[in-house]
Amino acid sequence: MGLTKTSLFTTEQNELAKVAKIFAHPARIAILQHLLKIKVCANGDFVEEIGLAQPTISQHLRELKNIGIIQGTIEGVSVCYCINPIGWEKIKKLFNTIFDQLDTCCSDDCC
Amino acid sequence: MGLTKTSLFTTEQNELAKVAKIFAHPARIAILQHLLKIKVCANGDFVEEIGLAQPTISQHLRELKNIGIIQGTIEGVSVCYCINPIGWEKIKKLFNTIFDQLDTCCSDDCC
DNA sequence: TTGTTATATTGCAATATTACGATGAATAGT
DNA sequence: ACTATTCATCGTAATATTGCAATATAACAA
Repeated sequence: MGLTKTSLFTTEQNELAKVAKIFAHPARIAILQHLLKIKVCANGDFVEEIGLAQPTISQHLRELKNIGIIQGTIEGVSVCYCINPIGWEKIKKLFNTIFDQLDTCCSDDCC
Repeated sequence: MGLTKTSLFTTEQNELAKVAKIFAHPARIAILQHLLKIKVCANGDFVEEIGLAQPTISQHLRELKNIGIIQGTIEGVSVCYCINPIGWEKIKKLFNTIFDQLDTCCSDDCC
C-alpha cells in the first residue's frame, strides 16, 4: 500500500526514519559534501556540480532545508546555502544514540 | 521519474544512500531496537511486537539482512535473528565519516 | 519598463516502496 | 502419514519518490 503505518511506532522511531530519508538519496549527500568542502556559503552552483536539472536540485535543497540540516538566505538574485551546525549536530546525535547502543550489547556471543 | 541517477554520484555517495534507506522506515528501526534490547537472539516474535503482518515483517528482515546489519540462522522451525556486529560497525563508520566532517568546518561564521 | 539571471513551484510520467492475502516450504510433534 | 507452526515468497494494490519541462517569481541592470 506504500503508506507507512506511523501510528505503530514511537516518536523517536518515526523521527529517525524521517531524517534517514534525507540521507537516502546520493544527490542530497552530494549537496551536503559540497557544502562541507566549500565550507562557507555556496550559491546554487549545485546544478553544474551535480548534473541534475535545476528543478530537481531545488527540490532536494528544499527537503534538506525542511529537515533543518542546511539553511538558505537570499543574497540578491541568488540564494546562499550552508550547513546549519545546530541541525547537523542534532541529527548526528539522533543517529548515534542508536549506533552507540551496541557497545553495551554482545559483540561476539551472537548466533 | 522515480529512478535515481546513480551514475552521477560516487560509490561512497551511493553506498551511504543505500544504507540510509534501511533506516528510513520506523519498522526497521523498531526491529533493530528490539534486537538491541533482547541482546542475544530473538526468534521472530517481531510480528506481535511490532503489529505489522508477517509477510511485511519478513520483507523488512530480508532488507536488513541484505545490507548486513543483522543475521539470521535457522533454529529448527523458527529463525534466530541477531545484530551483526561487523556490519553494524561498518555502517556506523560510514555515517560518521560524513557526520564528523563538520568539526573541521565553520561552526558559527555561516550565513 | 524591459530584459536577464537565479531560484521556486506546478504538473506529470516513470519507477520504487510499503503492506498484506494467498500460497509454499520446512520442521517438529503425534 | 497428518497436522500444526514458523517463516519466506509471490502477486498485487495503494502510496511515495524522483526527475524534468513548463511556468512563475523575484531581484537586479540597462
